[in-house]
Amino acid sequence: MKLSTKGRYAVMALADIAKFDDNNPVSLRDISLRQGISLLYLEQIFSMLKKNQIVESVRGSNGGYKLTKSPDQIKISNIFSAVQENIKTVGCKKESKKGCNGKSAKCITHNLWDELELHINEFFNKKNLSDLVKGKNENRV
Amino acid sequence: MKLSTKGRYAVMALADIAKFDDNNPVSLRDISLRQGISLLYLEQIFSMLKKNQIVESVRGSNGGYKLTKSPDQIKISNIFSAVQENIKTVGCKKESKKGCNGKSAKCITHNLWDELELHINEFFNKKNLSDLVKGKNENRV
DNA sequence: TCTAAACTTGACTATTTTACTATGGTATAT
DNA sequence: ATATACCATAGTAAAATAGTCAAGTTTAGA
Ligand code: FES
Ligand code: FES
Repeated sequence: MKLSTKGRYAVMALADIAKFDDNNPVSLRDISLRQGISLLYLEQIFSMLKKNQIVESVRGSNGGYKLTKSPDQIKISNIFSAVQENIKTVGCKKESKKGCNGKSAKCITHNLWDELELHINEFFNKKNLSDLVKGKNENRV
Repeated sequence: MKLSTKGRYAVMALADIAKFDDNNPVSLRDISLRQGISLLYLEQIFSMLKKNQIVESVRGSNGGYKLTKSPDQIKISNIFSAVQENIKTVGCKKESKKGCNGKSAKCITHNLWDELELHINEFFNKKNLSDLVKGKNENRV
């Protein structure tokens, strides 16, 4: 069970904007250099973030991206759902009545994984971007 | 971010033993049939569970596996560490001083992912096998 | 004693997912 | 003009997952 780079980079990049934004758009090139993330990969991620109104873009020279809301209004769960970093703990289709083994009932562990998913989502709902920027101390990049 | 079958099956199989065990060993064949898990895959998983003293084996005809402890003493975290279903949320090496981007300091999101890992482990430490078996009602397999 | 059930081990492989890269654009400040 | 930066789609190498295969050993019971 691991977090993929897509979600990790998305949060990292947005935290970077939140930190360096002085109301000017921040270019992906700068984020790429500061955070050490591939520029082309960032473009892909930001296309999703834009589609989901997490950021807005400014095209052309001196352009870049800005947050659409203040950092404390952007929850990790919003970011993750935008880039489709979704957590899946159950083995079955949620909507289906069938279990993960193809049988007609949900398996013996189904409820446990469901609770786990809830537990994790709780964390993502409670954390937002400003939680990351507040703690900007010397020990971080 | 998803839970892999290895961990899911391990818990499912052990819950099966906890449920059907009347002090006789339970064969992998039976578990395979009841839970719809590949027998060969189960063998692989149980080899790890045995090495870590979660189960003990009885060889030969009418053999199978038994839990080494009572279900309420077997935590999900014990099972997961046995089958190496480990959760990894950070992008960097925990022990290293370097960040996930190869830079000399931990990245801006590092603490967040670390907290997440703690939060998830808390869940696995608090749940045990008996939590699964207690709730054996008609709606489950 | 024979045999079938069941555990044991290690190597091997197909599939899927992840983590990008490549290409070829369009828009705009200077 | 032109450099900078966003935009979009397709492709691909590497890693992880989810198994399978082969060749055993052990032991209960007929
Ligand atoms: S996880 Fe939902 S039925 Fe097994
Ligand atoms: S996750 Fe640890 S440094 Fe980025």
